[in-house]
Amino acid sequence: MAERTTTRTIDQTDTPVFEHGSELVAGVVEWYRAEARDLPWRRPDATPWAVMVSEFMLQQTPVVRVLPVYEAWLERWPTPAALAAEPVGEAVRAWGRLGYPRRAQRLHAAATAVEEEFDGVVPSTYEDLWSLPGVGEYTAGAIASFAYQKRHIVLDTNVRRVLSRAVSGVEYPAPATTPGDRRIATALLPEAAADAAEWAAASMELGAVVCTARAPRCDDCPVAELCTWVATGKPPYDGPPRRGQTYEGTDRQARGRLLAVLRDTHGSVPREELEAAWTRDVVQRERALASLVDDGLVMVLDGERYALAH
DNA sequence: AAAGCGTGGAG
DNA sequence: TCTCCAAGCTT
Repeated sequence: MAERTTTRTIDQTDTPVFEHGSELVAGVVEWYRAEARDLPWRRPDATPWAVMVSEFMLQQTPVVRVLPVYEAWLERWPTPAALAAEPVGEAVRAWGRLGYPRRAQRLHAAATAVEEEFDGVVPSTYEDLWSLPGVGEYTAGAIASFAYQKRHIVLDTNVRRVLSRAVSGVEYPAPATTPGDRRIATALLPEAAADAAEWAAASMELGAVVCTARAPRCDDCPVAELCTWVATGKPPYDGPPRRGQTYEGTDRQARGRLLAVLRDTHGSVPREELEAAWTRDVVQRERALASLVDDGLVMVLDGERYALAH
């Protein structure tokens, strides 16, 4: 019985995605064991809930800004149940200036779901995790991997950039995860779950501190000799222009200003106080305020006063 | 599936 | 100064 041919699917070939795959993984992991930053969510005493909190906070926000908020958060809400027991507005307030306050709202909703659907225990499977509000492909893999040592590809912007350069020889990855990213990550994934989990952390760390977007420190890279991008002379990015996010004068900025007023005040705020927070465009202010209410971040108490939702 | 969603620091 | 971008998710 030719088992080899019967188990092979039509798009598989004998050509590996990357000749130096195992060396790449080994080199990055070895470097990680020596150089990893000591981050609180990586310590042995970090609970799955702590890992989950860190992952929510780290979605689009740098480590240094997350650290103090993370510590205060876990001190106040050491379990999902503790957070679920409080109004969403308290989560939004404690979120402070991390940005994208819907993440606080979704973390609260996720805590509630953990409490109600998973007996208060942060689920350990990829599928259950992905079912939680605010948990997508990346975060599900990250929590499964870091909190439970499961074997999953973990594709964040760091890992995608590392793979883009090392494997594909391209300076920047696509704006979002592609099937090609998944194929490469899957091919590189170590067989043993514990090894896969360590590789996930290590490849993220390399992207975060060495293989950075702006000024990669290739001289300090443990796998520069294996890197396709380096080997081909670091060709500059040659794709479609990547849209930069504007911020000044946007609805997002207006929402931010309005929410900051509510965050910094306990209880409710009179409408005039919100109006004073954004005077440059009345139409925009009203649209922003309405969207905050619509999103469930803000509550209208009577037509005159506003508060963080609960 | 492209666009919306905060904020602050680094180069 | 100004541009880029940082452990994405949702609709």
